[in-house]
Amino acid sequence: MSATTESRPVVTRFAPSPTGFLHIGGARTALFNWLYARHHGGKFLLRIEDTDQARSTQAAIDAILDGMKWLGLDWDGHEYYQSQFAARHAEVAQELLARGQAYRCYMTQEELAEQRAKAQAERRPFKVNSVWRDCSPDRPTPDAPFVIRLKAPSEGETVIEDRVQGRVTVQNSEIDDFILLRSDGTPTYMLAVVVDDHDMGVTHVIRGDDHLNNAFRQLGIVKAMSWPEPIYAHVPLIHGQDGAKMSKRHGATGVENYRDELGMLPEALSNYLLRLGWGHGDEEIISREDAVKWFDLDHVGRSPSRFDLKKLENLNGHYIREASNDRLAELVAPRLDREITDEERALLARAMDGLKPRAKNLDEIAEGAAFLFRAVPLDMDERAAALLEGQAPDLLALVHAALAALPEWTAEATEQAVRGVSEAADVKLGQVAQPLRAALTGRATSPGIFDVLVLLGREESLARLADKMTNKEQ
RNA sequence: GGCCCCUUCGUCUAGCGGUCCAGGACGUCGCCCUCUCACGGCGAAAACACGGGUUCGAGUCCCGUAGGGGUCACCA
Repeated sequence: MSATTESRPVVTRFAPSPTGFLHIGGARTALFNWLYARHHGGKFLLRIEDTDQARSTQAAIDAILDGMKWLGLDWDGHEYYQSQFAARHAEVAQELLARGQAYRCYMTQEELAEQRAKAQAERRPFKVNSVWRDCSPDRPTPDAPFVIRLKAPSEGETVIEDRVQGRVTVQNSEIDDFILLRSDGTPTYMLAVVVDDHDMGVTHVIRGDDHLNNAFRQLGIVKAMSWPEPIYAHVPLIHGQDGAKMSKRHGATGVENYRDELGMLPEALSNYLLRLGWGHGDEEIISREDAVKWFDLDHVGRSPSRFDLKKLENLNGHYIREASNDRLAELVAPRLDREITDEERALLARAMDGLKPRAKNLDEIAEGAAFLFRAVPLDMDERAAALLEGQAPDLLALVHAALAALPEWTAEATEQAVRGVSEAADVKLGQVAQPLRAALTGRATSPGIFDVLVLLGREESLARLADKMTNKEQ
């Protein structure tokens, strides 16, 4: 444990490579980093690892920034772009060379392939063995391309006191002389992260545990440069339902999928991600404020957890019920099958109290709200059509008459009228209410029917009713 | 395959040697509420991977086995 790092103010970072959208797993490590920094009153930095120019795209960068903003993960200062520090990375490689901690390696691809094949033939793990590592300084250097490799210690062991994984020890003989600077002079990821983390003053490296093995290599650079060691925390990855690392075949893997296709609220995804692999007693619904107050690395579990859409949906339903009607109307409007006017949007907001408790995502709200924006004659789904068979049209005629005679159009008044009809006809309320629901909404389920009546208004309600009832005049 | 890590209800987890015949949540199944579907309320079934130790005592500590995962590039 490095005392020097421990005593510095906390600086964490999220360092995604912009080769795609913001991955759900990335979002969680970003959240953990953000939470840790905020909890300790430190800084949370964002660094785009775009050194792989061929695979990095501006669209991906935008998607990542967008996703983080959506989740409310604000970073301190401007975002850093790793590609801009290439010169500095090369400089450090030179410094390592000067310190005798690295060496120029002129091995060719062929020689490398040869070693690799030999290792495979002898059924032993491959580890590069360069003649250039310990050659005398006066050995003639070929006029050929070379890479700079770290002169990794070959004896002893390296220990990392990981804040999540605990003490992890690896024999130095397992760590090879990996490349720092490629033959074209560009830095490898291994060099770049270490240099950037150091230069940015990062104290805590919180990332996916797929990087745990890399940490030992990276620590080699840190030590060779005599820099303070960062505190590592490798959090387990998120797995799919089958227990394997979350990937495309598991369906939605980008946070934008959850926002756009699945209609999730950011606070729901955030709450879910937080509880995935971390817990605080029996708390399930955790506000951002409490999350900042309670988050710690000690309670991050060490085993990978499986993604459970059902639980996310449940959480989403909870947050939908808590969200304001205006906000929901705003979010649902674009999901309707046609554009709506401002007036209709106000109607949508008014209907929200009845819609909210019936939905687990924004599309379900849109589906439930669809009846508000349809016109006579309404299309009936199968179950609604069934409700309009038999005596239903006759009962609806009675309902129509009772409602038309009403002096005021309120939920209480309409309820009284409809109950009156059911009593007069000596049938249960449901016998009347269900056909009424079908006639009014075209569906067999909807918000409370008297609320629907009020939402639609007298004129529209009566018109929809008239369309489905027995016409006594004929 | 080498190395590293992991293992409590189907899933996410609480548990940091005795208060655990293991608690909460999602999901599932009942019941209640009820104009439908939800919401809400009440209740049920459901787990310490296995085997050895250590200890007066182990879900909690150690070792092994099995299973799972991660990683082994001039990608990040």
